[in-house]
Amino acid sequence: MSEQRKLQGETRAHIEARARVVKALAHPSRLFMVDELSRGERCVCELTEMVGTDVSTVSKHLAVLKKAGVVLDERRGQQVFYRLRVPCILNFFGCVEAVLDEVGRRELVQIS
Amino acid sequence: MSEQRKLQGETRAHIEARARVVKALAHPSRLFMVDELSRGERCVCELTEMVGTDVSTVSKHLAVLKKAGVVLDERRGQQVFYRLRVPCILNFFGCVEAVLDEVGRRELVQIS
DNA sequence: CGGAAATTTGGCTATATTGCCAAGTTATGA
DNA sequence: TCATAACTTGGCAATATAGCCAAATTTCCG
Repeated sequence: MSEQRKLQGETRAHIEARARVVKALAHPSRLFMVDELSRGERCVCELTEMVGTDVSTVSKHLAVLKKAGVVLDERRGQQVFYRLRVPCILNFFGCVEAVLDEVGRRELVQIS
Repeated sequence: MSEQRKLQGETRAHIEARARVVKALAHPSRLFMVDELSRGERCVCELTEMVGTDVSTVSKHLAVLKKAGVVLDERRGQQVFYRLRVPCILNFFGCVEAVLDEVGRRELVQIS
């Protein structure tokens, strides 16, 4: 009578909430910005300079991160500073790196 | 003369590699399957039953995870079993949960 | 061999994401 | 108040994703 877990109801709602956060991180520019923000707050203009795309694009990426609860913003004068809401993003990256290491090792043997 | 880090060259390549992995996880069904696989290997039929969509859809999701290096597959008879390539995905989730906790706390105050 | 079970792949439509430009906002300061 | 700097938002075209059905593939077994 062990019930099999299914992607339904509460489980589904919870998983979808998780997915929303992960999705917010699933873009090179956003990942880069989060990594940069892990070193301290940055204003939009700094991030824009680093990312190298249009300010409007950066602003929209930041809005995605903000909506997902990954970053917080604070206006100070003409500038808006963003910072991470939660600091553990680095651990998060640690695991991603582990995957990349494995993938790299595999590719030494066979390029699939 | 402190060089500002930019999303270019090697940095860009590395960040894009990371993003590919994160992207692979950025879907409710795939996140659910990874979570399930953290408990042990499962065949496609089991995952299909749990996820509740068409087998072909589940198969494609698994192909995405495989291509990103998150899972490994092994055929045994008529079935194909998938398992995590790297075990640390759980830590990964830990951080996502932390974000969700923050978001939840915020939403108690104001629904943005 | 011939059929059934388990998976993968092709193909297609619907939907979501990106990124740029242009236009609108907010704050500073002459 | 006006001009300017720093951001955000609207809108649009190009591209990427998701999920379903139908058609292969791969194994097992009688």
